[in-house]
Amino acid sequence: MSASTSCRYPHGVRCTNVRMSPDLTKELPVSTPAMRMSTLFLRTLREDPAEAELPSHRLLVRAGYIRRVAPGIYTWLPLGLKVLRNVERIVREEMDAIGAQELSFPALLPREPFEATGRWTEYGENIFRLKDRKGADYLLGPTHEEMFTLAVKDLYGSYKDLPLSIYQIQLKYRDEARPRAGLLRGREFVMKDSYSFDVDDAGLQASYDAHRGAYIKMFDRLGFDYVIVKATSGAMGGSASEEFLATAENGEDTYVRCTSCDYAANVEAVKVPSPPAIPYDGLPAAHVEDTPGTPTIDTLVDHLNAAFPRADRPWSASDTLKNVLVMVVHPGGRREPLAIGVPGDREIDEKRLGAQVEPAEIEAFDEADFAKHPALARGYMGPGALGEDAASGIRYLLDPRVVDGTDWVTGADSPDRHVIGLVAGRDFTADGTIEAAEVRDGDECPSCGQVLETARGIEMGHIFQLGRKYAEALGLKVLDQNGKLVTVTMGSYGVGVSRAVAAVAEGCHDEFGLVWPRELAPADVHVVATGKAEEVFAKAAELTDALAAQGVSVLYDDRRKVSPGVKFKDAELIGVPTIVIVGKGLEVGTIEIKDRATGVRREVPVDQIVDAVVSEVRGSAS
RNA sequence: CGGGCUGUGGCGCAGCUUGGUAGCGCGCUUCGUUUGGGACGAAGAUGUCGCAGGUUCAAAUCCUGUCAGCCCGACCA
Repeated sequence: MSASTSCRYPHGVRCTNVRMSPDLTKELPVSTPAMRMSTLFLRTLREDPAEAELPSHRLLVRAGYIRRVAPGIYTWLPLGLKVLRNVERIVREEMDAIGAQELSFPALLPREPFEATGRWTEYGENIFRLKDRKGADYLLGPTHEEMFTLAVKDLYGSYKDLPLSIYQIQLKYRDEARPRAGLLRGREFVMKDSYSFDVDDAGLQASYDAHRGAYIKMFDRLGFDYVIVKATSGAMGGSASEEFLATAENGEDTYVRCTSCDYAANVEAVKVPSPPAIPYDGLPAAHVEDTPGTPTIDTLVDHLNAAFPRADRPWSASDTLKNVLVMVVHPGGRREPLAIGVPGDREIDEKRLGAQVEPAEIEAFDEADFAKHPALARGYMGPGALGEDAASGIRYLLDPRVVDGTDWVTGADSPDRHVIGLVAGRDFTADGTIEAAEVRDGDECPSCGQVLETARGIEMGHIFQLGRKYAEALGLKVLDQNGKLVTVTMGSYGVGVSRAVAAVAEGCHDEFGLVWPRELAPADVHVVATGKAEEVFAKAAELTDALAAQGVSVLYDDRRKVSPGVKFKDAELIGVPTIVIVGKGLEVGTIEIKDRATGVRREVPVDQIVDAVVSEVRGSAS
């Protein structure tokens, strides 16, 4: 092999790539040819595409970054690809910085490893499955736990090999029931996933902490507002779980944060604090009353206030205990009824409930199910009939607020009758507690007791301690210091890379278009040549070249016969952070620099323009 | 999978109620004028009206079926 190789760039420019020392490489500015609007594969749209609802989706399509190919499947056009690559670069740099090593698994995977972990069936409809010509089953990887685990098993066998963190940035495929919101929930998407491998829990914690640190740096650089919240680990199982959410009104995830301390959690992970038990000496005995036509909480409260008015205050929904039945469907298909008691002023939050019963799923308790349980008086169910030891034999779990000594109005287990003053602990007990009631603004913070507020976000990253689930399923063991086989413990860390492009766009835009953070922008500078004077284009081209020579990436609008208005609109839509306008200022020897985000513009003498732009680009790059 | 809505040129839409040989804006092509905020004029090109049946002398339009897409919900890194 010779010491130099040559390649051809698409423009036909011949370049010689001489091997050089790393130090030498560093000294040379990296010069990228400017993108010219006259030839760039781009078409901006004046009108919003009908398919897009969210600002990020609308703008990415309008500005010519992406095109939809099928539901949840998008083409990256040149500008979009630049941004995607920038996100990848940031992620890669921060992963490399903690010593994680990049590799790349296939997207097309055989069935067997997923069979071993049970996910071929557990993942269900969300897997894209296909067969090869011989009829063998394959899938397009929705995540790669199995592949990472097997790769380590394949190569490593000793505690001396650990710890290890490996990652990939790769396409994932999920056959979502309903793809939506453009890049935010696609069926094909780019994800960075990494896994840490350690011999013991202390090692896992250290790997987790390293990733957490890397994620903080990464998300700081990505340039959107985010919060780190406590989370549940979803279908993967595991503990010590945190999510990085981009704060966004349109986000799909609801989280809470404390208005006083730093507590923040996904609603699914909120632990409702139990108030202290109340002594029930001296509380009046419970009594059953006729409450005709009161199958709902509203009708019950109205009836109570009419028929049994309280002396101190009116009855309210929070005085009642609402009992709700659901059907828990276990992975094997076994159906188990479950009764949940919550204060009557709260609904069951199905996401929270779902997180509690994972990996089982929740189905509605239907007519046929009621028919099988004659002990249940629909609309008038009470603790009397519920519980594993009671008439129905149905497991009964209570909201943590229903502590011993609290008293309730609740169903008396016969039609049109309720019991008043039923005291928890004295008159009834349950089989345990469950976090299933909705979380609301103003709820008590589990950490400091102050007030919680809810907000919405987009899940951008998730880190959690996966533990030994996959290592056990796939037999990943190493020899420890004593020559004994121990099962490796794993951490799992994901970042939605393509989703980040949309999330940033969702957070960084105005009425005119996108406003990219500098590190993600498809170019450092957007040079706009206005007018038709030959000298304007000559000067703009010269400036473009000079900037490129300085390592500044330039998008140069060199289109002739396109009016200045169109060029300005396009520049604002595309959202490169610095816009340089070469035009009528030339007559007095100036060129204009405009900041896309603030709209602030200033005239700079022609002979200082390169330095001014370079310092603009470098200066605000922090 | 439930609920709602929509399929008409590259994009955004009108036309459908009351059947009569398909239209507007943007974009595209050519020529000319214009060039600091999505210019103007003239001349053009581009359509199996989602698909399949049916009714009718005649269907974008009415009927039946079907497919696809979008939105809300369910579900979900």
